[in-house]
Amino acid sequence: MISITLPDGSVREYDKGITSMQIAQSISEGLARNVLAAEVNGEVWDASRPIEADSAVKLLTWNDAKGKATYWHSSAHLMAEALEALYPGTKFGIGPALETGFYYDVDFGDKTLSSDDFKQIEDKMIELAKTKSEYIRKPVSKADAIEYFTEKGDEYKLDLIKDLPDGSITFYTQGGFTDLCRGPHIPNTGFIKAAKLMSLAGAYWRGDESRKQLTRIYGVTFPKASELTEYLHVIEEAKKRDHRKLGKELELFAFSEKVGMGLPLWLPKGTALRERLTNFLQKAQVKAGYEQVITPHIGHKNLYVTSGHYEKYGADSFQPIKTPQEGEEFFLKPMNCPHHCEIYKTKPRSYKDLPVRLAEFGTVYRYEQSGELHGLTRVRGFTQDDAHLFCRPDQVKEEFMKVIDLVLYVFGALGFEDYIAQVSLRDPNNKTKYIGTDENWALAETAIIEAAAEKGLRTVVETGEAAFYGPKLDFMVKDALGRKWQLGTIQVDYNLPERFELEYTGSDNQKHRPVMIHRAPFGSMERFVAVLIEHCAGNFPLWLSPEQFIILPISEKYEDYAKKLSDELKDSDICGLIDFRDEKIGRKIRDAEVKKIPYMLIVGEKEAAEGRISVRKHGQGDLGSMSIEEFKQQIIKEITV
RNA sequence: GCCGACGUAGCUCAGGGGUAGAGCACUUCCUUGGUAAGGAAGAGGUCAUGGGUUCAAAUCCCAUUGUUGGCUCCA
Repeated sequence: MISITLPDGSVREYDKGITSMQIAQSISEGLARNVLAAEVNGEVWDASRPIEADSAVKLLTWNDAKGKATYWHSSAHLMAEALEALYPGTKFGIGPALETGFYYDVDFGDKTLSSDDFKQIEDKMIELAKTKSEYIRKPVSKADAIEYFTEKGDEYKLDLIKDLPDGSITFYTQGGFTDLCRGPHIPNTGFIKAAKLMSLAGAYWRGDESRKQLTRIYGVTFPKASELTEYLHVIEEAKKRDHRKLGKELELFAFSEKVGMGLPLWLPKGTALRERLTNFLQKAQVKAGYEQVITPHIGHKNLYVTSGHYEKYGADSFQPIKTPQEGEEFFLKPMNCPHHCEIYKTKPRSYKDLPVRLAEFGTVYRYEQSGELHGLTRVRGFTQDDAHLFCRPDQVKEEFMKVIDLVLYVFGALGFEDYIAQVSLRDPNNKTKYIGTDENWALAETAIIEAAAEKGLRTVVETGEAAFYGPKLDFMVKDALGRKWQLGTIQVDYNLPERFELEYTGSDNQKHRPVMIHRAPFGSMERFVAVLIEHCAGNFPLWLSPEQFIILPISEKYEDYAKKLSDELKDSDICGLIDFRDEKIGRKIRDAEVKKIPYMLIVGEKEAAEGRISVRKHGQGDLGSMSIEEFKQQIIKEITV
């Protein structure tokens, strides 16, 4: 007998060699029907795999992320089976599960697949799924594995096997399809009821440009057809929120082929929005002890030679700006820190002066690879809400906490709740990649971890993801389509103080090196606005709305009253416009709703006579009549939440 | 940067070797209307750019450019 510990802490006794599926059956028949796999001592296993010793077992269903991952990985095998049936001779690379769905990299030889073929493949998958073929695990020797795929002529699998140690290789077979696979898999294909192929893309074998390009087929499957329908609906909704679409519709920003790719043009409404964000943060920063600075858009080559960026990025940047002076070169600034270091150096600093906090909404230019550009989230010219904190090593933690407070304040004010903080640490096995002393790294890394913990952040720790110059804490959010973006960032830097020979005089009257912290709560105005647009689907909070109200006169007879009203609101710093068009009120309302203007103020005979307004709120409808004063109060209340 | 798809009116898109199409937006006129589209007329396009094939190219081919889905990269 062996003891099986379940997640609720209960312990049950079973015969040696029991499977997770049998355990599930012993609990309830309903559970057994839903078990996809099981986590045995922290490792995901097939539900049919015998357990030989005392273990902790967690049964995985569709409700577990790991259950879903197993399900989608098995779906990739099912798709491969369908592809092999439809296109004999297809060779297979790898087919992992994704956060949602899966892909398989395949080589069709001369055949090119198009999305027109998707339906046929989906149908074949469902046809094969209905056979309820079990996924059968079989350990094989390396020699046998090589023999099998040599005979099959699949060089990709052979390439994979080459790197695997003998004795750890397993095959999985379902129906007529056998694949090299570590597993685990769901019990049988019958769990897959709905399949949809999403897109095609080229992907190099093992991500290596010099190797052959395979066709990557993305797909998603579900245990119920209704879930697929729902998923597709969610995708449609997400597309409606895409900041590129809304940015155009709401006239926030634009791109021009003539100006150049990745160089956004901020239209008047987008600029209004962005400036409100800027003012908001600037105010918070002044309160937090920051000093605002301004530095030029270009810098002398020597500045970047000193900072080290010239050597590292010079060749891949925008190329130097020449001057009539022979040999003189300037660069568009790719970052603000070198300039700020020079500001720090404008006078001697005492330990009593630290921390020095220099903030700048600094526009920087980076030559991002053309294929990487994406709406406002990835551009070549953007403005960082940058600041550099120069502090003593013993101040790092406190400064970090303050920056986290600022970031949380910003996120809170804008309604971002779904984000995670990623702590990026040094790879302890490869310290030569990094600069700075062990002592300082230890100090900074514990400072970040402690600060994040004390602030109660939901964090993931990534070892080896630190920058070469210091550890960092990044705030990540997801966009409407589930793509992850880094917004705010806080980075410790030992490199630049060294390179710029920054100093302060300590209480011991000796020269010391300050630590630098880079931080940007928004990250960049461009990316932040993009994510904000998607986050609120273009329905900005009132205080950010480019147009807070629109006055809709019932007919032209009330235009004078509308103008008077507009002036009065503008005097109270509430901004908006008047719809003077010769249209009926229904039409004006509809257009204002489509433009997502928060308040519609309807004025006609009644309102003009009584000196009141009829207020309609975007997305909510008629709020009834109120005095101008009442409306102003309501607006002010809403803005100062 | 690499691979694929796409680029037709301000916007969303249809069409497709032989006078360039729709809806919305725009202009003018009628209408002065009370909570999500009033009516009529009009204007608007080197069909991304440059080459090639053809009697004839927006349409087929090539290159360039931009957008886009991925890959790779990211101070």
